[in-house]
Amino acid sequence: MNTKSRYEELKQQVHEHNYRYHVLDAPIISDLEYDRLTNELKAIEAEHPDWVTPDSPTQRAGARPADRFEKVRHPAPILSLANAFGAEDARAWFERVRKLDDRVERAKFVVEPKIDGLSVVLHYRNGVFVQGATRGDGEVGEDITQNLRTVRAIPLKIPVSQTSKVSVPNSIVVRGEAFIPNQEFEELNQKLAEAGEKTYLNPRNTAAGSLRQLDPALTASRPITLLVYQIVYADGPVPTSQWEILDYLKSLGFPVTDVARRFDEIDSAIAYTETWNEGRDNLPYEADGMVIKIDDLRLAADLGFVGKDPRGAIAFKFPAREVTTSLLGIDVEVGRTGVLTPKAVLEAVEIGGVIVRNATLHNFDFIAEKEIRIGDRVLVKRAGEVIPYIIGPVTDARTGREKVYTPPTHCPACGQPVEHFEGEVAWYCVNAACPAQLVRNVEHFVSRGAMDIEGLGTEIVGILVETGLVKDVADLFTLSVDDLLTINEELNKRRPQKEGVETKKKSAPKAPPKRPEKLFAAIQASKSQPLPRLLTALGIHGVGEVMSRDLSRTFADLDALSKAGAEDLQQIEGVGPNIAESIVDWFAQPVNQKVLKKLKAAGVWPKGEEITEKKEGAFTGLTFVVTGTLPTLSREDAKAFIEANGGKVTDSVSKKTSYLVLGENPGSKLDKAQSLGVKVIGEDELKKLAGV
DNA sequence: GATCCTCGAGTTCG
DNA sequence: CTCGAGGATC
Repeated sequence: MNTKSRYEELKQQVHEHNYRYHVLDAPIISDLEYDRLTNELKAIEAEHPDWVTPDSPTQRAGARPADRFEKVRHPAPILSLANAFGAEDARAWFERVRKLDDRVERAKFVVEPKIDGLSVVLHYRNGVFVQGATRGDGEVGEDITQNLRTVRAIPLKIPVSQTSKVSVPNSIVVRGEAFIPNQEFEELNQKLAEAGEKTYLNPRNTAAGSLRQLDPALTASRPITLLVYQIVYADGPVPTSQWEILDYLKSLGFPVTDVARRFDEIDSAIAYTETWNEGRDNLPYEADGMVIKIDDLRLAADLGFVGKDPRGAIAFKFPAREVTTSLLGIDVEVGRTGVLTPKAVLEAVEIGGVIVRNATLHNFDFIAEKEIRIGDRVLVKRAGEVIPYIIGPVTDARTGREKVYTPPTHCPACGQPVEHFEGEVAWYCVNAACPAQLVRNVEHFVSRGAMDIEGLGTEIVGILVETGLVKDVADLFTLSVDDLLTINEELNKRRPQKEGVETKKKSAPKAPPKRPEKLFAAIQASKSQPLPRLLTALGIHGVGEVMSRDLSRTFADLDALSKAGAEDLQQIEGVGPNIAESIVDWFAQPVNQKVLKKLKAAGVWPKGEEITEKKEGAFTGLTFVVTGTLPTLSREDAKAFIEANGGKVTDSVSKKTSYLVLGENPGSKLDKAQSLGVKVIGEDELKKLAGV
């Protein structure tokens, strides 16, 4: 065989293996063999540079950095779609188009995922990839051919397989979505973090940014892939139904989604989109919705446009989980330990069905590290679908008017200078009399995990502190019903009755008169809370729920604990020099000694638990983590159930975790368990394991 | 001395 | 849920 025909053969082989690996995800040769083939190819090309054509697999990377991107006019407008939010909207769309054309009545629908990536337009002439462009404004995009060449999933030559009998138009232009799959994104960020480099915000921005790099070498290093779904232009015959188009594109060797389905009626199509709304985490990429298209493309075209949106398809949007909004300002909150926590004040925005106005910024270093400035557009996500947090600023949206944030030098509540301890991130207000800290302290004292006094929220506690009725947590127990009556008066003062409100249904509702009695009873009842709860409630730095329980096993009451030295304390597992010192310090403070005295006088002085033998059971020696909402057990019940069977419950997944008990709407714990190979079970399996 | 694990603390909205 | 930090472990 002569070199030239060997060269052509090699080119074809490398293309095919590439396609099998990146598009079909089903390689038939090892990476090593693949490398051998490409090396042989490169060797021939080195000897015969004149043979090299742009469709050679070696030409994916290696192009020179560009100065700028040329503008490209698309052969036909690259359209956007009207949105539907929910099934109602989608059905309304169907009704509208059905009235316009009764053929819609019998129409079929194709449902495809709407991937959150970058829309690209790929040009092929005589089967060779000659140009790739961004969508731009839909009319004119940017030429990013060199960057797209580095994307392995894009065939440089079609049809990819020589055995394919499909006819290819001389000129064909297809549209697809370029993106980075979630897992690859995580891995990329992990690698960047390990190398000490800045990590990316999300897959979408990373894919878009990487494809708009002037240096193709950088694009090549990013795990970008794509899925193709539309023929924008062809100078030969192509299918006229969307379903067949997907099939046709696949036969040419393009990567095509395997999530698409065709339905005979709109209701099934909508039902299918909804299953993906719930199961969107199972998609390997970020999707912001599903697209419902009328399968018959001629009918779709006949329906025309509303403004710029074609009537023949609609984007069924999932509720956003990640949005950008403006950072209006940064407030500073004082915690019960005196820690100052910055809080982002955001322009109100809807994320996953709720309006978010605030988000924590964790600490001041976080703001500096992420280079967050006031006035920035910021990317906000709801962690575990609940708590919003800021991922980072969208630096591309900067106008130059953003202000760099300077952390406060004085406590926003009491005005005392703030302090910072060596080796710690947090800044503290160290004023023992800081009113903000007292309020937080009392709130913590009465909270569910501590003394569990119902009816005492932020507002009521604030009133008690401000009116001077409560100067420390022990004062709660000497409050009389009359004292508590003043709360109602204060509340009425603060909430003057609204004027102009219609009052025909009921007379203006007053604060329920029962409140003082109820509160009084709740406070009295809490006096008999066991020692671990009281200990937790005191809020000693480093002593929480778990530590309190462990301490209560050794020390009979607060007297015993207050007499313990640092040495004694360190005998307890989990107590080291720092926590021991923190406990000794707390008991040494005159303010706290006074509180203890008052508590004792009020009869709040529980004795430690009897030292109970650790229960033996089916779960002895096993560690469990619970995530999400379980079908019947509450989080507390599940914990009690596991402990009753001799098992241990912790909050974070690690290698030592025996089982992750999975409920509805799990968070990142599931990902972690999977990556560590921790066994995942449901509530029913948990019960089965216990032998119930 | 480095790494892993666990605990504590603060957190949003309805 | 996320992050920081103390403690345990190798």
